[in-house]
Amino acid sequence: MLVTSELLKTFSLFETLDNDDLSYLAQRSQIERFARRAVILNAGSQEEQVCFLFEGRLQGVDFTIDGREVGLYFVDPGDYCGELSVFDFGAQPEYVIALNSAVVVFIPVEVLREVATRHPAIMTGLGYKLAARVRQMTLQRSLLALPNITQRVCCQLWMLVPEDHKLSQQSSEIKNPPTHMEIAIMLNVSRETVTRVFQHLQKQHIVSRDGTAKLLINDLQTIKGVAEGNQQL
Amino acid sequence: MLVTSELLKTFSLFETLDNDDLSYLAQRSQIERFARRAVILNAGSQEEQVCFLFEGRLQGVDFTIDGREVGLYFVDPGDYCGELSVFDFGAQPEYVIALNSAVVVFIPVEVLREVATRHPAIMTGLGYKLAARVRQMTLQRSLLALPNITQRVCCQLWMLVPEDHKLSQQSSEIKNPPTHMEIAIMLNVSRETVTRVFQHLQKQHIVSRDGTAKLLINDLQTIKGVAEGNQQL
DNA sequence: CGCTATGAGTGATTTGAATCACATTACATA
DNA sequence: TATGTAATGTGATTCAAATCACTCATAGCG
Repeated sequence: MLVTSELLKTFSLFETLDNDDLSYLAQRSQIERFARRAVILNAGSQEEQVCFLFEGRLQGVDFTIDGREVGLYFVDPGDYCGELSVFDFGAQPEYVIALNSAVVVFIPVEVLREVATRHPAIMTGLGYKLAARVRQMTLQRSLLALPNITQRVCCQLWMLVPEDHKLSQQSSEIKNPPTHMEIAIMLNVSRETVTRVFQHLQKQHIVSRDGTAKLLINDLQTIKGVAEGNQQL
Repeated sequence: MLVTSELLKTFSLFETLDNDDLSYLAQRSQIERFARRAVILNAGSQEEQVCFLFEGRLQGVDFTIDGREVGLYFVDPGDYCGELSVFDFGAQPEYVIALNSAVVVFIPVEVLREVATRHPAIMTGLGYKLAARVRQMTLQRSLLALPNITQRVCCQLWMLVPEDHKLSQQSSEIKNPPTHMEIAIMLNVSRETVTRVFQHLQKQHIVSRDGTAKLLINDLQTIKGVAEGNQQL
């Protein structure tokens, strides 16, 4: 499949680029579909590619010395990952895995770096993203210090709710929700514990399942309340 | 106290700057001494200053919604913090606190940004640092997933050992070591648990105290071995 | 020099999540 | 539609760290 300028234009990082540069990038990029569970970026290797997500959901994961899985972040469509090497020429520190069938665009890091050199706005955008990543990791780290596991799960759910639903909506849904295991490794808890929390939330009709691909949040306010510690369950 | 070009030159970020730029920076900077426990950067506020550490040790800390302290990172002399706003103009996400009497140089963020615009090497250096920060946070996150607390503490100790002692030396020391509490919040464990691990390490003469300001690591290899999971205690 | 505060050390007790060991359900596809 | 696999659900048990409630040590300071 071919990468088109139009496709690249859907990524906000490139919204300031003119058509020449877009097609320059497009010609040097590659689009690929990955199956659920596929490894998209490998830890430790010089990946030399930045990965732009068009469809699906990815998860950055690491492993402890003793082989335990660690969830680092989720990647949603429109976002990208593997951009560290643009800045420090280093190896990819963590694995990135497709949580479900995903379509990604790979842009070679030296091409991106070159375009960024010509366009300060791109460099600024990459810097902005990196800063956002640090902020996001800081937030996720604070989450892990919460002694109450239900609160931790609700925080994570809240973070998965689309931004435009967080205000004003009283219900929402999470498309392609992570499995209990995938949530568990983000929160440093066991898979069973996540299941038990979900049981609890479902019994109180705060959330409900709609097949595998959708998680309905029936009571956004309660999720928010618990996440912020203003409410117990 | 006055900031001199010579002082700024000690920071590797500025090693490529000529004297004119150094004194330009120096004139607009401020040097300050802080007592132990002093707050150097405030969370939530537009600090508008990047903080370069000359002497002492700092800790980035955050708080959970329920007021629990969270340790994010340590800052050693020659390093700096509060640089996120250079990239995204946002507020400082976490507190930075002096763990002991510390001397820091404050450079206003707009001055640094301006100099970085003129000198790509500075911008590159800042990007490099940000990338390093992400890598460091990823590592610290993996640490938290270790089920064995002794291993977690040894990992943290290992990270505090000066780089040039990690190879070839069989013993080392950590100057101005963090208190048990400060280590505890980095590792998501209670202060008492850290104390008990230290008791254990001291009984086996793997580490020992030399006053408040120095922690001797008598057996670096064991610390490394436990940290990497090749050795139990 | 004693006073105070902070950090460190320690035992007893509680607790809540991990682990284990399954059963059940849902889904993909042969 | 049957079959295999991944995901979820659940109870029983274990266990290790949190918590509590202290004491002790040390440093800084008036």
